[in-house]
Amino acid sequence: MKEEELRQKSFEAMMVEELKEFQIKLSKKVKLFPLEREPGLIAGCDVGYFENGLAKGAIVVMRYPEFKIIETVDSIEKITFPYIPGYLSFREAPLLLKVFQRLKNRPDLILVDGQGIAHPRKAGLAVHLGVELEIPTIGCAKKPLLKFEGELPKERGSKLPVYLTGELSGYVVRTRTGVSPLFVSPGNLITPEEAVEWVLKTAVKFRMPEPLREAHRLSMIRT
DNA sequence: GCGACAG
DNA sequence: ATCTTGTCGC
Repeated sequence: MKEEELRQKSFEAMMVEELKEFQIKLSKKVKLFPLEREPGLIAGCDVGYFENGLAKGAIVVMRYPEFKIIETVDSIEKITFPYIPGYLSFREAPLLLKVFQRLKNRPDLILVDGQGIAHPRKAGLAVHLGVELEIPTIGCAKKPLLKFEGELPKERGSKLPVYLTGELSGYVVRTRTGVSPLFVSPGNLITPEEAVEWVLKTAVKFRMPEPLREAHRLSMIRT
């Protein structure tokens, strides 16, 4: 391993210890309360990566249940914080929060491409955004961060609970029959069951919920 | 110590 | 995330 890489590794190890404390404090601010109202405006957000450390944060707001896009905002910027498993929010949240500031509409619910409380310290990207914005958020990841047990039936709608030290943190959810499941957990201001409910209500045609699909598509376009 | 590890 | 070929199915 090169000199520079070793130096980078030790730098990360130092930062991680402080960021871990931040995550623990953040997780204590999470409120797993039921939604206060039926979401009429649902947003999806994602970050796409390009060369030279450039990344594009994209947010798409849709009207439910028509799934009509009423607003989109995005921004391309250079991201320097590295990807460290368990610390994704420190890489993506700053950019997404900045893009959120330019949103004219205030979503009733935000779907996030990443984990919610189904995280080693209950501090996934959806938690970070949800606590910061004080808007209900759902973590909707394509891969798990926590271990789970059991066999998930192949039918759409089937789910398995995911626990962290005995506490329910989220669910593995099949949004389409025969496709790989999503890992759903609350970010803030929503219950685990409602998180699953709204992921299934918005994933009507594909594996990913419509708002997330659109945000992902937008984030991939380099303009 | 070893393996696992969102995007 | 990105790289990377063929293949299965609507």
